[in-house]
Amino acid sequence: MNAVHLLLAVQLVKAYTGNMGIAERKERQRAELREQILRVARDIVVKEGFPALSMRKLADAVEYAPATLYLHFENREAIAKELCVRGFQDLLATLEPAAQVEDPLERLPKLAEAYVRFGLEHPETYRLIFMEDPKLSTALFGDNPESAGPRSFGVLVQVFVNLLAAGRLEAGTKPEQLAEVLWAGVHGIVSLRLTCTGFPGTPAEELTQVLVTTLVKGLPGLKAGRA
Amino acid sequence: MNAVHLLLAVQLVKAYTGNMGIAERKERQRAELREQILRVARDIVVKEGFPALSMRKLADAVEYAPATLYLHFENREAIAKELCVRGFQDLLATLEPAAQVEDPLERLPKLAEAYVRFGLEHPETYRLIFMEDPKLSTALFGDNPESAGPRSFGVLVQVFVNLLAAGRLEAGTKPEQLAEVLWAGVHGIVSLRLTCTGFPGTPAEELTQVLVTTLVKGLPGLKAGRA
DNA sequence: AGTGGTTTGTGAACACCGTTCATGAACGCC
DNA sequence: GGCGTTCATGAACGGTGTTCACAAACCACT
Repeated sequence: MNAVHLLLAVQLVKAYTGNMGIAERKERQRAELREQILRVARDIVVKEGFPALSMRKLADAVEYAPATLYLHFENREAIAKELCVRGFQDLLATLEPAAQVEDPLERLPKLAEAYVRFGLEHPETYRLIFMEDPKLSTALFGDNPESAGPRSFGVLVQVFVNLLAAGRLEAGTKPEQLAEVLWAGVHGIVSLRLTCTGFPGTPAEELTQVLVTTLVKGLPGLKAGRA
Repeated sequence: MNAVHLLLAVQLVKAYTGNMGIAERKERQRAELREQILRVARDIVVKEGFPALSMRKLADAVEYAPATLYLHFENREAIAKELCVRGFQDLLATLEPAAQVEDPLERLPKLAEAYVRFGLEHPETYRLIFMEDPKLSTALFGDNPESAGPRSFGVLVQVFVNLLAAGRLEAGTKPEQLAEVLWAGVHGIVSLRLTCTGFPGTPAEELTQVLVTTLVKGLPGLKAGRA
């Protein structure tokens, strides 16, 4: 915060003296380098996984000394956090089209499919967000409710809110609980695929479909009584 | 394998010469030290998490030089793998009582509850098995089908096999798929709890119940038609 | 009892890692 | 041109996993 305030103060002074072009350029360059660092870091993570992202390798890739990175980020974790935030925004963006579907019962499978697809298409990003460091994942939900984390969860909740509002669900049903169950299901499918790569199992897309239809309709043709 | 063969050869020779007490003691001591290393390693992992398990700290704790550890394990990962195997055996043991329940529809919630309980009661063990290194998790399922990994999954499959055999499920239903969905669900619940610690949500036990009843009966009071 | 060979243990080193800090260079302002 | 701020860095610190030459302990055999 100190640095930001200082920069703002400098800008204001420059504006007052009628000479702010240089300060603007400097801040722009600073922001550009920060962005470049994040771009390269993302590339490394996507290609080799988060554990392979070392400050020295990253510094080499952006052609600066390792110490320079610390002028733009507090530490390695701060870089990871930023990548997490952006990764989660990508996930939310992937969910967005499916979230537009009007009928909640049609929306549900589309959302699940989109979620799982994102996880499988961006495994290292997904791992970074949900499976690397609890500190990273926790941070994505702890802060303001307008960030991608809570908003994504909200998209899931909305499905059941809509169903409930339309009188299509039993009164008293808690939409958040069902959303959490759904989330656990799709997250489970993705994360098991990403970790137990050797496990045979059915294709993730098919499994997602089975998950959704079972959650909606229950076990196929179930006879409750004893056999 | 070489070392083992050598030891066997030595034992045989000793037996032939009528003097195998010493070789026995040596092997026993060797196995004891190996076991002690694993015990201490487990303690560290359970208390401080797998990332905190360093070879030097472990060597200090067992009062040997770091290099000595490499006489008993190929590397750090080999220790982790062994801890994984044993952790999974514990998980299977936790599932065992629930697996004994005769009625599959009663068994299902018990299994789910036991699974989730294990994950929450042994978070670092669960993390080690399923969330640290893909190589570790993969190894647990890749090898022989009698290991704890496939056997645990088999316990889940059995629920649906029994239902199907009793004619209580629609013919053509694939038990493995349903088991996988169930597994994804409970794993999702546990792993989200362990990573997104900040997320509020309903208690895991309640959520597990909702998951199971929804999977069995479908969405409560669902009206399929448009509102 | 002494000797030789095997097993067991280790200190030191290598190549990394994240991070810090004093030093130096570049830059914009006066 | 001189000065103060900003930017960049080399070198260092303490940590990591791992290897390897070397030493010590041990057991078997003469």
